Amino acid sequence: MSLDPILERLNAAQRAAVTAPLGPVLVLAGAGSGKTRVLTHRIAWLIQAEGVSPHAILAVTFTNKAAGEMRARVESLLGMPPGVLWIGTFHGIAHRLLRRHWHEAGLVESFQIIDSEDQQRLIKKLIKAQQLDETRWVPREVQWFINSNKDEGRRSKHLKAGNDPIRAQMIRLYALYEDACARSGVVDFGELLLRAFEVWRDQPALLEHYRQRFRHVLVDEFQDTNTIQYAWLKLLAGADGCPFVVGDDDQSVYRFRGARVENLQQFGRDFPAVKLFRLEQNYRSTGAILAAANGLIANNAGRLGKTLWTSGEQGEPIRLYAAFNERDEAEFVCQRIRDHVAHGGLHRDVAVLYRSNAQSRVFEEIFLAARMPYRVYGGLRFFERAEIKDALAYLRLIANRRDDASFERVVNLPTRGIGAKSLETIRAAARDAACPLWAAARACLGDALGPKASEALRGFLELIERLADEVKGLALHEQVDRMLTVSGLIEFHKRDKADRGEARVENLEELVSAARGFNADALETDLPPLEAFLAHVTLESGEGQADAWEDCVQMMTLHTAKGLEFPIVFLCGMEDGLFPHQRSIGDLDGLEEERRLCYVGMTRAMKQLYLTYAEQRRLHGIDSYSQPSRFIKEAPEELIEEIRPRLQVSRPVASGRFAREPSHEAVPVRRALSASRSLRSEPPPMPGMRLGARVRHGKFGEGVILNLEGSGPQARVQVNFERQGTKWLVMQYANLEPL
DNA sequence: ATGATGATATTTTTT
DNA sequence: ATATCATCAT
Repeated sequence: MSLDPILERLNAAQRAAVTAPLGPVLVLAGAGSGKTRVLTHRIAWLIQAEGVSPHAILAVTFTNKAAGEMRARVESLLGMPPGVLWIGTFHGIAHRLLRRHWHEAGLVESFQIIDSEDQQRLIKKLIKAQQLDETRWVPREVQWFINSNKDEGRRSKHLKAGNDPIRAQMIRLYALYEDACARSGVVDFGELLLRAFEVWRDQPALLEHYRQRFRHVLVDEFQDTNTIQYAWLKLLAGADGCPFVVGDDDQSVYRFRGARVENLQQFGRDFPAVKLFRLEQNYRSTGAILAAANGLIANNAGRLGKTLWTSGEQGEPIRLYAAFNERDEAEFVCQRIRDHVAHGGLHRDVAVLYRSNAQSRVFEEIFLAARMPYRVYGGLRFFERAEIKDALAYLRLIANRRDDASFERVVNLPTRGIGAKSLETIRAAARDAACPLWAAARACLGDALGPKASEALRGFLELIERLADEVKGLALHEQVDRMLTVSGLIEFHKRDKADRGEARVENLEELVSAARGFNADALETDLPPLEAFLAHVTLESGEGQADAWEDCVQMMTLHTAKGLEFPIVFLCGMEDGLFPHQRSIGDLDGLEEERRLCYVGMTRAMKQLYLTYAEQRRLHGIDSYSQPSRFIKEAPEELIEEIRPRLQVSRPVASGRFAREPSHEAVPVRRALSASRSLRSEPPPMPGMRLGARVRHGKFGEGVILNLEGSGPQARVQVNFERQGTKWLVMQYANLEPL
């Protein structure tokens, strides 16, 4: 058999990793170095050269998209569908295991998965039921407490409160939440992982079976694994498995959701026989872009060490644009994209990247006005829309009468006269009897509830029963369709005034299509189609793949951009406080993560990279002034070319780069004459009194100048004092001392 | 049961 | 500025 097709397109380092002898392997793969390629080729190599059965291979990713891509690439490499080979997300695979071994895992056979919104609702309910003050016990925080403990493999019974009453209450809520989930037969995302881990840990025979079966585990984006995912992998690999993990410590940007870069080092300790490979040749970016990214990331301590290089061209310098404000920033980007398109480029070559979603707004406004086609990634996904979740709640209730969250969601939707008071009665009854709401509701009929409420409730219960009965044996999409009509959901939204209602009806119809296109076999379980569909829908909340191929400017957060590449990248909002984000600045780990995020952003660019920042930005309704991001200064100065010649005035930092001669690049007339420019070219009222400068006040202490008005001694100045907050002062009397 | 009012918070996100 | 959410009045 010829192995050429597998190896011929690999460089030496990639080839070494792909053909590594069986055993633990760690591949440190820099951005754009062919990480996924190595992973997929390794799979092909195992099958074709090592004679490993596809049956024995498990490939794990974090997102459905990555899993899909990997499957497609393996298929094209092998020239056939990889068949029994398991490729999936951590959650998807855990789910599959739990479906097979629901009994051993201590679950009910028909367990359903809830997403984080459902989870939060449930927690909120628990807090209310405990009569706790919601301002002190914030559902989001309790949710975070529960999830992060699950991520670390800790159940409520493992936690000690010590002398901390707040913690004690948290633990209590965690325990209550566990009970509630068990009673409702639902499982959250973290639970999938934790259960899958526990079922192996506690059932040696089962574990042994899977160890024998999956001798070859491959993991993508290993730096994003959390504690429980890693523990699960370690269990599976055992002492003599062959885990093959690929990751990049410099691209670890999910610490906030439990990812632990340390797992990379830990891997080496846990598998002493590990073979380490580094992929440092980058095939994506120009020399200048790589050098800038390398220079930046070199500021992080404790890296595993890796320097990207390219044999390609140095390319154009990185361009830096200092905008007056966020509109100017967006207009600049817009203009540059126009130029690109005017020269025959495509809109979709261009990505506008930013730190936080809110920043997309201004760009959207400007692009809209300029008739520039764009697409914003992120935001609500299909299956997360309220009307879809309502419909799913009906389906869940049909599938599982014990699902309290779904019961609450739709018992009075469309409104049928079951108000808060009736619901409270039902809840109380459920609490007393320790039974699901459904059963409690039955018991309350005509007894605890008045005749009117009873009638309404009976209507609801019968509706569900009737639906469940009627829908049996129908094709999945007919079940969905029937439910939508009989429940009155469609009618309900049709009555809603035009705009929103119409879109919702369309979405509901889209749900029917989704059901029609759903292939239940994919899960490889004997689950009835409806249950399989519900599980699928929660686990894959639906990428907005619709118009992905239209020729649009791509807009997304830096996090979303990870794993993607674009010929032209604009990294926008490069301001201290925005990026790095204010909340990360104080803390070294946080700052380093922001830096990695910047590194990720820069290395998305293939040909051209722009960095932009706004000196003035309207944020949360107030204007604020900021320093250019420290990350700008961390990239080698000689690689960066400033686009706009700066005036001496509004330059917050007098560092070498910002003080140097204006570049010779033409300044658009419109911009040179813009109003904000002329306002800003007023001379500072006093030496050292400029925007962003630090000053000391006799009474208020130290602060930063936010705004200047007028000139001479009558000038007024706005200062943000560290202690006293923001104040307007008259220069003449303020006696400010420049620092 | 719907709509007005006011308080509050506002990184990043997958599953 | 704005979005979300709770509470209250209608």
